[in-house]
Amino acid sequence: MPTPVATPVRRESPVVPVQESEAPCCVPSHGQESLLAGEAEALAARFKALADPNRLRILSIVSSSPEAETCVCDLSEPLNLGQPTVSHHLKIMVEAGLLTREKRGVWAYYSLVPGALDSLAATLSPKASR
Amino acid sequence: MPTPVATPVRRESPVVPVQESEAPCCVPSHGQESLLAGEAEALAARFKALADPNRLRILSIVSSSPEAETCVCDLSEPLNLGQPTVSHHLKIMVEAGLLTREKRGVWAYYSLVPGALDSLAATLSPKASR
DNA sequence: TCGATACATCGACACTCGTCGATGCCTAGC
DNA sequence: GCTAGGCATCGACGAGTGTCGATGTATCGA
Repeated sequence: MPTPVATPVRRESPVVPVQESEAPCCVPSHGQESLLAGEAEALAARFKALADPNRLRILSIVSSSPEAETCVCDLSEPLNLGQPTVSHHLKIMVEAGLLTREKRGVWAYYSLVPGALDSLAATLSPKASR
Repeated sequence: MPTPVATPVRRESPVVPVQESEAPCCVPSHGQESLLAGEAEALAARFKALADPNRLRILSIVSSSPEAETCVCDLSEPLNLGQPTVSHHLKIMVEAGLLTREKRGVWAYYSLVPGALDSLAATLSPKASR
């Protein structure tokens, strides 16, 4: 049984707080080091909302629009996507907590959730992002 | 496809620089506002590497390990995943430029690419992260 | 009241992704 | 050389995802 690295020392913990995690190597530590499964899943769900080029472009368009809000029809054209597809992407991002929907008359305006992206960024690099 | 590994990142404008995009509503602006399709795809690819709970946990374990490096066998157990699956996830993150692989003897040690997560975080929230 | 418009939802399809067992490669030790 | 062990790769399978056309819903104007 080899034991390569095994120096119990911890720094801060990028990528989200962690608990314990210093099994020598190939030892059934088994416990809940690292992210708790539930937390990892919640985080992954939010990153999944960012894991699509068209959704990133939607975020880009929304955040750069005059009042930081955009209606569906503004997105369909530049993205070369059908209206149902755009609605689908928007719904995903609303459910991920990245966008909010406000219906005014016939139009639905989408805008960024303040701090949503920041908090995700903080998860990636807790201290700062230069 | 070439290997990304620490791609350049831009800051400024939230979610990445954008140009103009203020058509009244439902006007064929058509141009390339927003992210360029290629950039959006590259970014999405990196977020996709984060869009899985097990990969997030791998990052967590790696970053919290003594020397910020871990071998495959350290991951298979706590994640309850088979060794091929862990290797698969690691490969994805290496190709995304998040991890680096260093083989020493029989073992393969994975460690975080310095600044990789920070640059991704900066893409989300250019100025700071809380 | 009726038609037009903006958007959401539904059903379907092709494609990708996460996972596994089986197998191959490479290094260390005998 | 030969064997053992750690890891990568391959092939396959089920589940999930992005996209679309068709249809439903709600609001506004005539």
